[in-house]
Amino acid sequence: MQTVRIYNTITRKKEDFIPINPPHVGMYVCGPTVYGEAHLGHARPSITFDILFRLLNHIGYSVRYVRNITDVGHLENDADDGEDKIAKKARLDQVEPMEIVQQYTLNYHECMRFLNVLPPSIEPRASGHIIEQQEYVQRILDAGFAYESNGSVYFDVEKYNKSHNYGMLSGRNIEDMLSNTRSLDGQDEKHGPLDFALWKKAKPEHIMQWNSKWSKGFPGWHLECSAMGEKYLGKEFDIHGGGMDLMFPHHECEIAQSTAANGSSAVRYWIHNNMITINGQKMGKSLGNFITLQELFTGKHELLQQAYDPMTIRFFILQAHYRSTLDFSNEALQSAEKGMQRLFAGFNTILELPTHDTSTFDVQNLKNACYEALLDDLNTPILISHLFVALKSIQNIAAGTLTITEHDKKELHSLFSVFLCDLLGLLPPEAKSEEHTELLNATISMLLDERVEAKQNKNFAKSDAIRDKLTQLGVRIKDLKDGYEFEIQ
RNA sequence: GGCUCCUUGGCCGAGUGGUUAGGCGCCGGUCUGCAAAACCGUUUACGGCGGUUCAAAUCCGCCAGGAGCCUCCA
Repeated sequence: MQTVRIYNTITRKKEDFIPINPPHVGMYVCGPTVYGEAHLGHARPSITFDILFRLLNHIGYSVRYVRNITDVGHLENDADDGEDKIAKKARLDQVEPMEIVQQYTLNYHECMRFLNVLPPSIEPRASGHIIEQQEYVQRILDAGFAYESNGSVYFDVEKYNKSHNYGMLSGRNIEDMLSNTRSLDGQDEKHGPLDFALWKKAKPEHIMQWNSKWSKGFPGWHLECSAMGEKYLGKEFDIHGGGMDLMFPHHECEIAQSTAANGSSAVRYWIHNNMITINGQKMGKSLGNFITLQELFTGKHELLQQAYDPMTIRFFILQAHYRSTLDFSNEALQSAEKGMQRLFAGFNTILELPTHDTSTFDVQNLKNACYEALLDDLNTPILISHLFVALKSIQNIAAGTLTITEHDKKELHSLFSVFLCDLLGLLPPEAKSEEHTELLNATISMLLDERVEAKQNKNFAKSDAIRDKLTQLGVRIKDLKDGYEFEIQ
């Protein structure tokens, strides 16, 4: 089996990926909090870990991929009177919290399907695992790393840090953090300012609350991932992923929780994708500078010059390495759109290439380079650059300056199919013609036949009028040596 | 303020010591009645200053600018 090298946040190095129980791989990725529409930022981790999921399966692993839906809103702020985000949205819209959850879960799923993100093996919800989370809290209490205070249960960070290292993932140390904590209201329940809630007592008016031995309340912010990760992947599993913004405190707390409960930090490889920025600034819900995926698909947003196909978004994201920030702009998206179209056009011409007895084009070498790129910490931009170089060769073969054997031709076609479609998960532009009736195609052909005739009669006024009108209507005309092709946009 | 990270040509974006990354754009060409599309070719680079080295975009130091996290966030 080929070896994947992956950057592990916890060691800050690229490491060979060695699973605990090959060929099985357990992978947990933090999914969305469903209290708003999926935006461009959500597409990044989904696509990044979709690539990893596809790659690991492709090279022979059997991956159980767990991606949660957070449907118990975390509190909007740390103070006692903080409101649950989902509950707040429900109150504003005057609906049940679960209606909010349902609406945005469906929206997220739909966007993921458009982006050709494979569904995970298991998609657990926090609200469906309250019991598991309560049991997890109890285990941390039993281990002595948590305390009950006024119906809530908190994790004792300072005590934990005496025997373990709180901050090992994010590279912080507790003294720095203690000297930097801001004083917030409603912290008197906590013994220390860094302590975080495992179970939180709810006020009577709080909509989402469950019975527990401590109080009627709801689980703490970081608990669901620890509880659900363990339930479906075991006490120790291979990969945990998510956005970089979750590194602290979310993932740090997860490590502390599982170490307190089980004595081990649960996760072998921590993988974090970087942010998508807009004008150099993080795109985020709380900053209000985000563009939803639906808006991108339809072009309905003041910053968008046009609608973008989901595959364009996917290609755009894959043209940057997942650990780099990626800056949004219309120009970048349009350049991605055009490049991807050329790549697929090249893919289509492979089958039509003339063959020879010998190849002057090294398919095997290309294949190795493609694998090398992807296996080296998911370097999709390098992989794509190899495909573009291959595209040039395809065109040279078509032009006769390079030759290829029948066997290599098939190899080349399968290479494009594997890397472009199966691994990068890009789908060819849809055959739009199916959406249109034959009648429409026949009608356009008739007009274009008219135009050919007009051109032959040197009636250019008429031929240009037909061309301009059809172009205006969204028919892209390609004049060929003998005849024409057209495409309905 | 603390921790982490970034600064590459018109734009996007790879690259960790020595060989053209790649895409888009621009420009030139082929094709065309003219265009468009397509194809061919071409161009500009490593924030600043110093150091290590035969050799640095790549390592080290300082400076400047920017970002993320430190409150929920992908």
